[in-house]
Amino acid sequence: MAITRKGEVRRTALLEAVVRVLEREGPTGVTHRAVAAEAGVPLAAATYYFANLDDLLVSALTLATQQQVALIAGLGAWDIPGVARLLFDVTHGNRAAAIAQYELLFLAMRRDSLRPAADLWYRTLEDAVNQRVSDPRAARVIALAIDGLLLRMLWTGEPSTQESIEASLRDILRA
Amino acid sequence: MAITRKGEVRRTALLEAVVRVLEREGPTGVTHRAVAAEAGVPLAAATYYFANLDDLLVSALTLATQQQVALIAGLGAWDIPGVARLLFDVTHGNRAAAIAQYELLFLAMRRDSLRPAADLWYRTLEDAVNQRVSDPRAARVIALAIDGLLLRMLWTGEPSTQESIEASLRDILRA
DNA sequence: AGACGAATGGTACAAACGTACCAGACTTTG
DNA sequence: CAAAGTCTGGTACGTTTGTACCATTCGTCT
Repeated sequence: MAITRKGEVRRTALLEAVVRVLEREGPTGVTHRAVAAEAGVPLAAATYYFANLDDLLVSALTLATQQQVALIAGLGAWDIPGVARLLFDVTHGNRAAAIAQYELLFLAMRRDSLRPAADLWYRTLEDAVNQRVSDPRAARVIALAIDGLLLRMLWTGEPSTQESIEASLRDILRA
Repeated sequence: MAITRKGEVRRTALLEAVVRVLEREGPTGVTHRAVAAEAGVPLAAATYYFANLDDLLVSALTLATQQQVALIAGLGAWDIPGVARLLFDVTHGNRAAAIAQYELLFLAMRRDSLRPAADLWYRTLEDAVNQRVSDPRAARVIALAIDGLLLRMLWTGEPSTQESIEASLRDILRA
């Protein structure tokens, strides 16, 4: 955590609250008041640390992306069971949070200032695959398919078991 | 078009206005007033035809999905140049609309009543690929990768030319 | 033609919103 | 320890929101 100046604690508490509100209420539920209440701080704190709502959302995405990237980068064994477990955890154990992450990423489509965060996410995924697959073009396709699989799992819930995820991954890797 | 009872015209005008507002303002911009103004009808019409905002959004997704599905199903030649042109049109010629579609689809993640619409979208894409690829497991992977590619193009803008899209598709199909 | 339900559009209102302000309490710096 | 800065939290204001209401007009049946 390093030497957090006092205010930094509140600042990140607010950013993490954004994701939780997003989980619960969706994009339209993210208001100064809702986020402040979720973080357990007075309304004025939300306006003090972030110039406006946009700033709050942009900062939340930046933080959330970094956390997600760290999660992927920190995954030691990039093998099929390991990835399957990660995917399972993300889409089933923590589904709402994963949806919130993607909703934040969608914000990036509208704002050029968020483009770097989106790029970082994609590059991380591709680099991770590249670590295991020699052919870079094949790695790119695999990364695309895994991303598609992740979304599909969020949408339809399928595949729903760790075993079937592994089967899907094996299908993808046969390229 | 069929025999549209008078009110049906306004109803669908409102639903199409939802997508346009979504394009312009994002999810938080979709209000009764904004949609009514976009459709050129008085505010009361929006509350008359749709019980509440949720109903309006849900109905808009259902209509938009059907349109998108018809677009894909109506694509005659399911070959690489044809798909590349479709992808190019969707992500570059009509980027805002495509983003709006996905934003609506994200709503489906939160509402069980929208699950059928999301399922329909996926099944359509898979069926279309199945038409050309014999192995169903391979077809599924290809559909996932194409979906991932579509999203990636919306996010990062790459690949940006019709030729590079074709190249990506060839990479995907080499499975 | 008359009747009756559907559709229209103007208006009203309480609630929630983004944002601004400010007096007081802490922290840091010299 | 005093001064300068940062942080706190309560309050206020003008706007916009979802939704309700209602008198009127239109379309469709008997």
